[in-house]
Amino acid sequence: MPQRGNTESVDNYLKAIFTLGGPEERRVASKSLAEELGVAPASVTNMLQKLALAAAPLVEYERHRGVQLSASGRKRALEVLRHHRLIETFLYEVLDYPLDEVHEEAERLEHFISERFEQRIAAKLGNPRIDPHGHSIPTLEGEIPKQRSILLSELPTEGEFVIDSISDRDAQTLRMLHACGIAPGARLRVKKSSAGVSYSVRVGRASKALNLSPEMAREIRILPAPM
Amino acid sequence: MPQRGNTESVDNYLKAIFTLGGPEERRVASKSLAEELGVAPASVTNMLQKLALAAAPLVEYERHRGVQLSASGRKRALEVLRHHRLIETFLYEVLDYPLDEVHEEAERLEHFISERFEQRIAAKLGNPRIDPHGHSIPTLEGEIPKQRSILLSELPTEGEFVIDSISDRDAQTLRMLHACGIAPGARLRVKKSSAGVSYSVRVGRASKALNLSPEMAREIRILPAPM
DNA sequence: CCTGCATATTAGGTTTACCTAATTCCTGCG
DNA sequence: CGCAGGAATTAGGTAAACCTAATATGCAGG
Repeated sequence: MPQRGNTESVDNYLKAIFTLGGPEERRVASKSLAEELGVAPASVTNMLQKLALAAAPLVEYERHRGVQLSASGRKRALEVLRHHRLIETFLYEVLDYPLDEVHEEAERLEHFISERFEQRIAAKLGNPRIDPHGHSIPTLEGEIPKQRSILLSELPTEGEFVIDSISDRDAQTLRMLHACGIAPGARLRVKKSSAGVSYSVRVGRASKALNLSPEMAREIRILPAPM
Repeated sequence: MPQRGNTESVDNYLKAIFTLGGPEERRVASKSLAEELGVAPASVTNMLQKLALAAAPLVEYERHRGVQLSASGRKRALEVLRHHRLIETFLYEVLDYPLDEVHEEAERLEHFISERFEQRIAAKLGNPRIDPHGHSIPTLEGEIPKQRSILLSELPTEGEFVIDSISDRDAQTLRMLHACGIAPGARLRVKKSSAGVSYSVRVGRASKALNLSPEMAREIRILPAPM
């Protein structure tokens, strides 16, 4: 029974719409929401109708044309995202969790902590802006800096980069990346390999390059290396 | 969606049966459960039937004769109680919560933390045995020392005592007691006052005695003062 | 011993968030 | 332009955990 009258389920829909909509906040299709949330498409339609018809609608929804967050929906999505990322940071920094376990715990707890809890862990951590995966933490006011980084998988040119962030979705992947030294802040020298589908990357001042599959490359965001 | 297949609701029933059954684990009536949980008696009957008829029953239940926890029900109740008290301790010690706010937050979070979270906060706190209200924290194995303390309201003789614990039920009461210096470990000199219904207590080496209502006295557990 | 009352249980209904199956909508291709 | 196929929606159903109202139980006192 999450705070603010939203159920856990509603919060998850809002978060999914926010992340799938991307920075441009484009409309999101039912089908992709269904996949993201692991529910049947019919369940999505139902929920969206409910959210759109509420007294203070959290989404804008038109049949057959997808959904978008309303201002208040967006606000709530960012609150939940803030919770998520603060909790991840807290688990990592204060409770010494391994990095690949923070996501699952945060995914559960984000719905149930109070304002006070949020405020206290933020204070304890010195109001961090970035979580341990390299993701920006929305402010209390619901602001989040625009993404500047690009997916490694959408690399326009070969060259030298710095890792901005890594996805926290999959613990397995996270362990692999960790084992390769791939973490936010690490320097990368990237070439497209043979068939042009996978990547040859040299991490930091490592002597040998390693090969990254396109799937892996989709989990990594990079920025041009400074200087 | 709490761990171990139990729902939040089930955990709350188990906890309530445990606390209402007292140390002797006597059978608990539906009505008192209904009051404790704030639900209708009919809801209690339903739930108890469900719990008793499960493949691995969490309670022993006979129509019209109340319930008792089964071995596994008791085990789960103690796990939840351990969560609750560890979380309270953690909020108080690590996150600097005011004492009167820890209960409410713990009441929610106790259902959602993982084994790992439990283990990490316990380690961080040095595996405490006692929470900030003076209550014993069940061990990982599901053991809890037998209560030796008595309710101040059931005081057999006047005299000198040490406060064992105070109830965490009501934040308001907790603030009052705190303001009077009534906290676990404090020394008390107790007399029954005038009509024999309320209590005159002198806290520590305070010069003036204060008057405690019978309601207040029911929130305080005491032990004979050493020496 | 039997009745009255509190307690407990049954019956039937609600809400939330799912599901499957059936139907409708839209769009892009031939 | 018309229709095939995928996407979306509707229809109808389930499981939890509640509720209220109606009924049954059992015990305590007259």
